[in-house]
Amino acid sequence: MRRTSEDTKAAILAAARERFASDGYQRATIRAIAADAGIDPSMVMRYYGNKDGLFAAAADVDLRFPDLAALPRHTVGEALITHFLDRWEEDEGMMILLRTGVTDEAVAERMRGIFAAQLGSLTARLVTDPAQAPLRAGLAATQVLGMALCRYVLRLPPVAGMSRQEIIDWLGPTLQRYLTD
Amino acid sequence: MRRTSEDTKAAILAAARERFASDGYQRATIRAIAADAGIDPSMVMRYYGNKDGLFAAAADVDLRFPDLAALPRHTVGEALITHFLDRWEEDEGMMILLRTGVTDEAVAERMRGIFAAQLGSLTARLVTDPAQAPLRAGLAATQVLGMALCRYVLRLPPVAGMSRQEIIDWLGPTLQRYLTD
DNA sequence: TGGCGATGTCAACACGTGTTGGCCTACAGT
DNA sequence: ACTGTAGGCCAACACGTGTTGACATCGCCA
Repeated sequence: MRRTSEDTKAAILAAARERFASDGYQRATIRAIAADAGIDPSMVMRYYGNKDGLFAAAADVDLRFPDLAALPRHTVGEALITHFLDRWEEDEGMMILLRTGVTDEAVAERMRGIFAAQLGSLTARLVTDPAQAPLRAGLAATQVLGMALCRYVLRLPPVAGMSRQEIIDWLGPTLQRYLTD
Repeated sequence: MRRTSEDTKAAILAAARERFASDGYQRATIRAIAADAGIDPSMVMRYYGNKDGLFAAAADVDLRFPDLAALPRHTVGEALITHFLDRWEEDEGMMILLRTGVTDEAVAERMRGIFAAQLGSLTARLVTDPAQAPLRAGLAATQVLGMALCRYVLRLPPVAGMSRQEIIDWLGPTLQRYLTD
């Protein structure tokens, strides 16, 4: 056989992630994804059931936060933004979530879950007053997602043009304050 | 005649703004908008030409920033976030821009223009080193748009649940630093 | 060699969309 | 009372979409 089914599945998934990331859910068509993967649209249905199934597979993303509580306390802000920038640039799933979560309530719900679980549990171990943990996690989320929005999605020139180090220097203290002050 | 054409135009526009704000561009259908306005879809075409024309009319939005340079210098951060929250809650156009700009490049370009012109010119009069004005405006945009994203679009529970005063108290200093430090 | 399952293609269906043109209806002016 | 016109409706078109089922092809195994 020319290709194993796993290869094709992977090719479809890769094409899907690219399309979903750049076009969002609605404008990413099964036909376009199949064309990118070099196969017939019906193969997508065979392997992923339907468009929703394909999207679910493409949007399976993990923030992969390290344990900030293990770091020197005064460096957590910097560590958080550094990790987040890394994560954003290596994983198209981030873009998919943001692009689609804004118009699709189901994806928004998923993002709420992800941020509550991952950022929330992380701040819980960091914050002195545990009752404040969700609030502080939320504040950090606004700054960190706002940066992603302006830099990677909207591409506002001054933000897109900032160097990685500039971002860390400016946002690090902000996050530090949100998390530990 | 029962209705003047201006009335109908206004009814269509109001329905369109609501739909575009809650559904984005693609999922807001002409048929749904027309149904909300209580008229036939073809009337929309008569008055606005096509869907793009209707959207252009619905997405005509102005940030209406006051002149922060006229305020006491140490209060500009607080003033900025206060004004932005007001603006967001009274004008559906904000939601329209954010919901659609994320997937539509033309709208993103429009947002770049709006923020560069309005936030940019505002900070230019505020900042000591004029070369830093765009950077500082961009930083402020990340925090302010990130808040809008998390509170009004994604509705992350801890952020959506914050009181107006809490937001001002937390984000005011951040914006103050971005703009004037 | 013959058959079988896996991989892939093709054409088509059903549906919702933006958009169009023709028709109707009720009021204002004469 | 008659007519013109502005406001409104209806049915339909052309198109792109997700999705389906029947058919083809290739390589392994008995």
